[in-house]
Amino acid sequence: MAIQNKVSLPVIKRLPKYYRYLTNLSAEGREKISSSELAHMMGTTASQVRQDFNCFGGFGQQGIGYKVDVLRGEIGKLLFGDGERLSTILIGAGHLGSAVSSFISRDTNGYRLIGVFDINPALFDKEICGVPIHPLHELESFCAEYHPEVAVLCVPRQSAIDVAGSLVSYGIKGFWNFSHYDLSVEYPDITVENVHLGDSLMSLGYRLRNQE
Amino acid sequence: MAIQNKVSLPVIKRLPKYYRYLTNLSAEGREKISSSELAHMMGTTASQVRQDFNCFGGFGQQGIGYKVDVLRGEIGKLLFGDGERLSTILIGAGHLGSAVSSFISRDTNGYRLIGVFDINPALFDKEICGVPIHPLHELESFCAEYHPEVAVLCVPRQSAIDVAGSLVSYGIKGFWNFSHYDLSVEYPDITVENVHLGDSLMSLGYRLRNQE
DNA sequence: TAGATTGTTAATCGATTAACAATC
DNA sequence: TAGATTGTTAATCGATTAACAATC
Repeated sequence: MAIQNKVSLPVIKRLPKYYRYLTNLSAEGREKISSSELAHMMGTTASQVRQDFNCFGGFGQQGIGYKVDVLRGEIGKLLFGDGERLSTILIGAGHLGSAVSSFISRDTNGYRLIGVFDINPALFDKEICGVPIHPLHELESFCAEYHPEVAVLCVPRQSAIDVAGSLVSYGIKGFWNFSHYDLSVEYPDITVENVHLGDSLMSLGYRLRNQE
Repeated sequence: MAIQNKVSLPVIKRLPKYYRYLTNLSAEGREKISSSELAHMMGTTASQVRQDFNCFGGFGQQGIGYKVDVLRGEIGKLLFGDGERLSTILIGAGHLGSAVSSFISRDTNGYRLIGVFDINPALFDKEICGVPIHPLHELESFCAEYHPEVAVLCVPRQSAIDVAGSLVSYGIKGFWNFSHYDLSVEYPDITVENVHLGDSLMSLGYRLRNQE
């Protein structure tokens, strides 16, 4: 459907939150919900809820509201497609990488961790989330064999620069990027989701220091 | 200055990125830079750069450009105030908490980690970033004695719900929140910075599955 | 039918971009 | 002075909110 091409990033970023709330409601046995109640719970407006859902077509019933399970199912299809997981490699098995690996492996997020890479020889016989840690120099042959779709970068900026170009040439389609390397400037055609923890902390600091 | 009250969240979120790029430029010995060159490096527009800086007053020289060190200094003052660090506690010393603790402790982010809390007795004699891990039930007396300003939540949703209200009553002013608990709905007056890693992964998945 | 609530269009708001006068 | 580039105002764009007709 070409419909989805028009969906704006703010809407896309809200989908997981809708999905979470609907999952909670479903677990509580709730069958129906109105846009205004859902909005109130989530701290947004009924208008926005309806506008968001209508990017994808009508998920509700006029006069009635939304069926929790139907709505959750529809958003689930948007987020997870047919349920096929995205095969994913993790670059960098330090503290952050190992914390992040559990999100990649969590079966509710739509990813499958198939390889972990690091340069630290002390890690080579260990594993993370049941996946063995390989030396970084095996990356090329690994990608040639398994064709991972997504790479998660938990390495410093310089290592990210070194490895990102290779990964793109190996056919990686998306990055979950924790490094400070600005991938999207160099590779505008690749889908990148940045999580810059230091930046996030600093902007919190600004708000705390400069409030009222 | 009341000026800063008007600064919008999108601008605030960009400040750390400006600061990083200016730090890099400064390290390379670069003395001056124009809005258009900085914008090009960062993947934004010269208009936005100038508009952003002018929220805070003129940091540049007409006809010349911006002095890298001056600009970096001004943005640093915005982000870090007088340099006094924000005293911070970490709730949850699991994988994520321990990864995140290094960002809190990193001396360039403007925070000082003064306490870590967990419910797991196996952790009680250990420490994180040089800070001992306390049992969660000591939280109240600790806050009464040390008055931390910021709390970092690296616990599951339910634990976050349990602990957030207490922390607010103990005088916490800001949260760096990794849990799925939506603090800002319950405590609208508290400054919250959310990092929802699962949501971030899911929205990346949407974009990968629905592109073109 | 009357009440409720969606789907959808219109109005508003805010953020980004463009333009240009000021000035180094 | 001429060229460059900021500071700042105006125009555009896009996202949010409000309004209301459709309909259950």
